[in-house]
Amino acid sequence: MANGGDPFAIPERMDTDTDSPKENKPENHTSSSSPPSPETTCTQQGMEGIKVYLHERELWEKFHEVGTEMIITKAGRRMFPCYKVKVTGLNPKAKYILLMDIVPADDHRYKFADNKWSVTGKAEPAMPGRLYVHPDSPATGSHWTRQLVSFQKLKLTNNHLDPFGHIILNSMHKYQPRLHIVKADEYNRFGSKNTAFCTHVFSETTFIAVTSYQNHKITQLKIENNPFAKGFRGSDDMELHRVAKIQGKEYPVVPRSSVRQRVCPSGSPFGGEARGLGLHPYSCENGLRSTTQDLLIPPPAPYTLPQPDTHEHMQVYHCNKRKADDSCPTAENHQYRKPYIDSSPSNDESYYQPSAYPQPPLPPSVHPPPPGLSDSPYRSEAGQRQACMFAGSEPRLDNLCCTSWSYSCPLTPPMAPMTPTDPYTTFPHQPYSSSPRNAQLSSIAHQGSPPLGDSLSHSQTQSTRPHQTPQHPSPPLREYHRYPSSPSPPHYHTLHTHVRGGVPEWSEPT
DNA sequence: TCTGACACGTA
DNA sequence: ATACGTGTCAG
Repeated sequence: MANGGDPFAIPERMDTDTDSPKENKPENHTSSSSPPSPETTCTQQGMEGIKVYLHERELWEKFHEVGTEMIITKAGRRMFPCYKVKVTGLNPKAKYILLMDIVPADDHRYKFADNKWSVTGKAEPAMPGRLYVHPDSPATGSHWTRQLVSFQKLKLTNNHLDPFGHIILNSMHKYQPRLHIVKADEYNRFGSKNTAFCTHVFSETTFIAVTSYQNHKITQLKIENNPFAKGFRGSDDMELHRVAKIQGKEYPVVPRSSVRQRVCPSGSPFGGEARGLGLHPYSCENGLRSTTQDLLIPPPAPYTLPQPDTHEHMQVYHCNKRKADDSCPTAENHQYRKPYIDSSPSNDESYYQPSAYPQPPLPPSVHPPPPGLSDSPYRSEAGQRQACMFAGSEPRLDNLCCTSWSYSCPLTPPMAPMTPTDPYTTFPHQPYSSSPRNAQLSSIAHQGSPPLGDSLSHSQTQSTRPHQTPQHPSPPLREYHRYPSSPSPPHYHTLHTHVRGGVPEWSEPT
C-alpha cells in the first residue's frame, strides 16, 4: 500500500464523473485563466443545472502537484489556499444552505521522509465529522450566485475536544474537502423527504493535515501566495540565497523564510514517483450523481465513524462573530449574540455556538422549530454570524433541516463499529450544553428522524476526473469507504436558522 | 511530533 | 489603533 501509488491520490473515487467538465464555463469563472470547467454539476430535483467552479484552481493545482499540506493547530488554522467557489445554476428565489465537510481521503497515515510522502500505517479513527455551514446560510440562489462563496473562515484543528466548532482532523492524514449545496424548503428547512442536495468534490483540494510543514515547497508556496505570510517573503536575491543555501551552499544572507528542509528538486514528493497522482491538474468533472439513497447509505465499515449512538457525538456550531465575513457580507440586523461557551476563550471564536447536541431523545417531528429556536441567535447576528458547524460521527446532509440545527438519532444504524480509541466516543461535549439554544436544539436532535434517506433526493457530483480505479461503477460514494458519500453520520441533523413568521429574511448584501 | 511565543503582515 | 492570520524557531 502505501505509497506505492499515490499517497495523495484518493482511493477509489466516485468516479462516475461524467459530464464533461470543461465545457460550459461561466463567465464568471473565478479562476483565472484556466480551464473553466464547470467543475461540477448537480442533477436532480431542483438541483439540476447547478455548477460549481473552484476559485483559483490553478493555485490549488500548484499546491496539489507538490502535495498540499494544511496546518492544523489547537486554536484552529484557516486553509490556504482558501476554499472559494463560484456557483451557478441555482434558482434565484430558492433558498439553499451551503456547507462543507472534510472527509478522510483514504485509510492511511503518512510520513514525510526523503522529500516525499509515503504511507506509514493505518489511519487513526476518523474524527467526528463536523460540518461547516457557510455563515450566509440559508440564502437565496441569487445571493449565492451573486458573488464568490468563500469558506475562508473555516478552520482546521487537531484538538479532538475543540470547543469552537472547527473541523477536527488528524495530523499526517490525507483529507478531501467537499462542498454540499442543500436546498431549503420554503421555511428554510431541509431534511424532509424531498430535500435535495448535491455534493461537489474537487480532487485538487485534497491535502494532508500537518502540525508543521513537511515539504518546504509547500512552505514556499504558502509564503508566496498568502498575503498574511508576506513577512516571510524575501527579495529575489534573498530567495536565491535561500535556495542556494538549502541546496547546500552557504550564503551570508538568508531570509527568514529560509528553512529547515531541503528542497526537492524533482517531482512531487507526494506520491513519490507517483507523480501523476492522478490527482492533479484536471478539471473537475461532473456528473456524479447518486441517488438519495446512496448518500444515505452508511459508508462501509472502514470509513465509518464512531458511534452509532450518539447524540453525544453530534455537534452543531454556529459562529457569531462581530465582523461579517469578508467575502460574504450578510444581513445587518442581528439581534442576538452571545458566547455559548462559558469558558469561552477570549477570541471571537467564542461565538461559535454549537447548536445542537447530545441530548435526550426527542419527539420525532423536527420541523416545526422548537420554540426558542426561532429566536435563536442564529438568525440574528446574521451580519456577524460566521458559520455553523455540524459535527457528528458522520454528518448527514440528508438530515439537515434549516430552521434550526438539531440532530436526532437516525434510524440509521451506526455507521460502523466504533473505535474504542475514538475520542469522541467518550467525549461528552459538555461545554456546549450550556447554551440554551443547545438545549433546545438538542431537544430536537435525536429524535428519530424519518428515513430521509429514502426519499431524500439529491445529486452528487464530483469534479475530479476519474482516475485511478474506476473499478467502482456505480454508487461511487459508497464504495469508497474512507470517502463517505455524504456527510452523513448516524445521526439526524437538522438545521434551523431562526425563522420569523415562517420565512426568515436573510438579507442579501450586495 | 507538537506547542506556543514571536515578529511581521493584512484588514 | 486593534484584531488576528502567517511561518519561524526553540524547546
